[in-house]
Amino acid sequence: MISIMSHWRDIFEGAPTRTVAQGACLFRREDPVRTMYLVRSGSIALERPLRDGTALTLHVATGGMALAEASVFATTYHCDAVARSEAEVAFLPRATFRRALRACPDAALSLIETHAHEVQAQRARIEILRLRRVSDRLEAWLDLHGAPAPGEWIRVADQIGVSPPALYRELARRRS
Amino acid sequence: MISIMSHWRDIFEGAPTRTVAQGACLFRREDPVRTMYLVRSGSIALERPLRDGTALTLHVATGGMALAEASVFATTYHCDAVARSEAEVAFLPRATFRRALRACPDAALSLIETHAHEVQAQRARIEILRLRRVSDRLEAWLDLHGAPAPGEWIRVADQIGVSPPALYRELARRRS
DNA sequence: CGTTCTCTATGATCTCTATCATGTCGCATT
DNA sequence: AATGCGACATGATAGAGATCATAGAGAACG
Repeated sequence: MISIMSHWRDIFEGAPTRTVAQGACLFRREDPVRTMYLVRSGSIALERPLRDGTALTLHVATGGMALAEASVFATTYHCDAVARSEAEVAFLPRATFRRALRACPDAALSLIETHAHEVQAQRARIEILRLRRVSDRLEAWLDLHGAPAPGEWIRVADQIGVSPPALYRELARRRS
Repeated sequence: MISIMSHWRDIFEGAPTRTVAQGACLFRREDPVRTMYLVRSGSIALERPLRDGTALTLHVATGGMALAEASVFATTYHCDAVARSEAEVAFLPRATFRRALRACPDAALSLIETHAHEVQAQRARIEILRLRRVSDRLEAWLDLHGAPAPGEWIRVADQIGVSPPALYRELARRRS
């Protein structure tokens, strides 16, 4: 059963699932890590509370995404996991997950691949966010991703860290 | 020899090295991938040229870092690798590297760990860069990393995407 | 001991973008 | 048809930070 796996997600095949109500907490910062989670449906946010009372939303995992991949190795979680919407998550003892990765090179390689693409995409995003002007950010984003589907512009604005009005103004500027 | 490896970096042990002169190019976008590189010394930048003539610097790899980790799986490179300073790089056929990862679960797991930490750190960086005010960015950075060593503030300014004057002004504001 | 470098620091100006306000359009729901 | 919602669009204003300029403090070096 283990030997035929080719993708790390298959490790969760047959794993039990749990439902998390909107706003509920799956784990908290500094809880000991014993379990790996895979989001099946809904969305779960990783939040890092700051001293000033606000919180950084480090990630929002949705269907098919693993949660807190660094926790494969950490002894405790470094942020809170809060359901943004009602969510279903598959869970597995961490030792089981780790054993599967060791036993199945294909699964391990696929996880490496997933991470590598993530790293690459994030690096690009970081560099775009470091640009000062809206026009530069949009230019870079379009160059990397191509034109978005209609109805997606507002998501682009979010991705490149720009207010929707600023983006639409820049788009208008480009048309003339 | 393969069986005693515990870290992916060990795969490059005994690999031949090459010297890259400052400004020289190790590979270019769309070159076919056949080789994996590990930077031994100096620094190599991954640059993605844009249509408007500028270039995004996606990453600057220095001693001990792998270059273009996504290339383990890609058929062609997606950016240029240019030496920022004279650099020494170890190189290995990609097939050899991949074979070693398959043969040695510890090496594969260590690569997963390296990537996972990178992903985590980058996510935090992205969220900091999405904050609008210097004070918020600094606050978040300090909360995650703690106070930097003296002489490092200017590097913080770079990391959080803020000009040095703006950072020093914010620091002055906090002292009063 | 002077030179040169980098980091730290602060002032003045000017550009850019967030924000607020307002309005249109298309689409789904009722 | 009426209602509501989300994306698209643009004007006016105020505020924040980039940029340019300038300068002191400390380390490295011959």
